[in-house]
Amino acid sequence: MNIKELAQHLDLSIGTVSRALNNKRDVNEKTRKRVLDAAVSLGYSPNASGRSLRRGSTQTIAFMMETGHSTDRPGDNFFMRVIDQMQAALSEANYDLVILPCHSSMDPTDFLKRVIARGMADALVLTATRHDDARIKMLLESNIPFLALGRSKYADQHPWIDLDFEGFIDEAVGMLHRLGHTRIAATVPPADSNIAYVLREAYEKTHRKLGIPFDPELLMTCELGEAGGAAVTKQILAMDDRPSAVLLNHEMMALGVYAVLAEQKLKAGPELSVATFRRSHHLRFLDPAVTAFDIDLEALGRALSAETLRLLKNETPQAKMIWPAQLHLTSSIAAPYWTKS
Amino acid sequence: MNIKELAQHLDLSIGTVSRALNNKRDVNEKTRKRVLDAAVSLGYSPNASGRSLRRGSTQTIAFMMETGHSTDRPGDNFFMRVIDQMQAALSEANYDLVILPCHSSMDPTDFLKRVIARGMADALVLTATRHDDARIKMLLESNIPFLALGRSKYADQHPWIDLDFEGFIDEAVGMLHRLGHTRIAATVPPADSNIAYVLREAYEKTHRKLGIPFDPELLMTCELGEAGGAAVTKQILAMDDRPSAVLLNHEMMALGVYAVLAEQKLKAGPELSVATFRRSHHLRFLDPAVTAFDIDLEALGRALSAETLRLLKNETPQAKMIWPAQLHLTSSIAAPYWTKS
DNA sequence: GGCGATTTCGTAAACGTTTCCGAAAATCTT
DNA sequence: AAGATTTTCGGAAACGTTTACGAAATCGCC
Repeated sequence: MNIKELAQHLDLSIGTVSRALNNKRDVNEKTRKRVLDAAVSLGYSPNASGRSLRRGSTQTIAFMMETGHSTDRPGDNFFMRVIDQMQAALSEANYDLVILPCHSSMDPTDFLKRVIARGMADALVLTATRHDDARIKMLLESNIPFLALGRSKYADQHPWIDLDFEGFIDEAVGMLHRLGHTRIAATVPPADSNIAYVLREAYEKTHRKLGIPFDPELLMTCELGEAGGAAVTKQILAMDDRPSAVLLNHEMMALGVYAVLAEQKLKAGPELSVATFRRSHHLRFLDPAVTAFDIDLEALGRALSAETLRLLKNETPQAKMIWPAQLHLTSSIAAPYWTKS
Repeated sequence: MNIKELAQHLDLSIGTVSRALNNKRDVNEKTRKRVLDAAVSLGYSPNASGRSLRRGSTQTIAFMMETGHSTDRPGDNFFMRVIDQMQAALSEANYDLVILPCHSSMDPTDFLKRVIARGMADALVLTATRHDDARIKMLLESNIPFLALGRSKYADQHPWIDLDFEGFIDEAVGMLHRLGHTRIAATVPPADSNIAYVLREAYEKTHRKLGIPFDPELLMTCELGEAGGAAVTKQILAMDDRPSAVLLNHEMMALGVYAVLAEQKLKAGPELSVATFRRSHHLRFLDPAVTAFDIDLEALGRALSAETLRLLKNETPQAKMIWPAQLHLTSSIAAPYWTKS
């Protein structure tokens, strides 16, 4: 069923049918209704290739996702929650959202180059940004609109939305400092992700601001998930001058932390204050509930799609937005045990 | 950069350039080399819309993924591991893999209808099949090739690959039975998924086969993830005639099970034997290690892509394949405590 | 060197749309 | 009622490819 058949069925020219479907004004309202009715009853949808060839745009947004080991992160899938809302919002604006998985064996920059050359999308959404991100460097020289979920060293040159890691570190360290903590560990993801960069910067800056001695040993690189949390906790408990608090950049680490503490008959709180970045309902059975920062992922998805649509309309200024996180304080943070004695 | 510019740059006709790029035979090898070299050096990739309009095929496989609450499952993302390998394999065959997210607010069948009408892909891969799956019913009446990751009541009419839930139930129940267990609980996911259907069938069949009394109360519907595991364990521990073993259909439940057992100063083993379907390295810090079935997700991804390519070549017969799972036995399964007394 | 067979290339049509342009029909104006 | 305006529609070109077809060039053979 193409537009030609539809036109023949209606005894109209294909030009008129097309204008009727696209809400152009030089078509009689009665015939427009006839056309629209026939289109739905015959299940007609314009062929994507034909349309985009003629229009020069695909009405498609591509969400690039690097798969492979880095994706094998435990926890509810962060991206899926975001994508869910993006798809809903974009489809209302008559855009399609497609996720393009990029296998770890191929160069992400080449992958994107091909996507652009083939004209597969009108705009791109990037994730898992590095501090020095070759993809972004390349995209800045192309002229396809793109939006990054995450910053980079080129952050002032492109639109982005990023989570408030600074706020997390700042608020958590500030609160712990007021409670009397002086040695606060913080986990940092491995590799060259921009998140690691931001966390390090924020950690050092906050310490300087509050006048807490900065010990680089307390910035502990560790993998995500329960296993990472378990490993880092064992490491902490074995330290000579052991920290009295730990900040987790990934929520599922809390499971590992609590598990290792339980082995030692310990609980989060005075023995070791624990806070994690993103609150997740998968942690709701932990006792005590863990101090965490709430992030509205659904709203984030909507913001991303709204910004993408703005980008396509060439509206300025471009977003450079820190997405807020809200603190939920619990007894997993407490004054260090020695103050109680 | 389109084929016209490329042809002008080479002082050739676009027809010759196209034939050179597509490995047609009536083109001189020297000019073919010239063309290919120029294409890579100028970064030319044929426009997807133009090509698929002319060819009538998009060289694209669509992987449909329903997002929303059901996707908000904890654990490493099952699909991402599979997709990772699919993308790698398909790209070698010069196919693109795109993931189409479908928001929970829209009807999946209508969503697919539109995808087909617009000609967005040459073949579809379905996931999260229901027993009575309206999408499959519709697709059977269309003529687009599709492959289901999961069975349905229409399983004999379409190609599918599914995990070996029957083997899981059969082996686990069999082994527990030999150890002396007579009341074995098994979790079943909520909603109308075909997995729930298969698990129930297998559970009942195995019990009948072994002559163990079948108690429907032991088929416990519960949500995925740690929380589901915690809830079901509390439920089990509170039962009058409490089961001595529990089979988990989702690996991350084990975390909740172990956590609740630890609260009662219990461990998996004699007090409650625990086995879970899919082994995950996110569970590797559990003590004792949990009995689980290993599934090679990477190979599964490759099998899915291979089968999809077969489908496109119209090769028969179509796959109807139970994907094997391999048992890893640990001390989380033991003879029930009363036999030790 | 001439003729047929083969190799190599250019031309043009086609895929399904959208959109520009002009013609026909309807409506309005005086 | 006739001219001017507006509304409504059909025709045709264009988007970037691929491919069928035929023409030109090269080759082989006597």
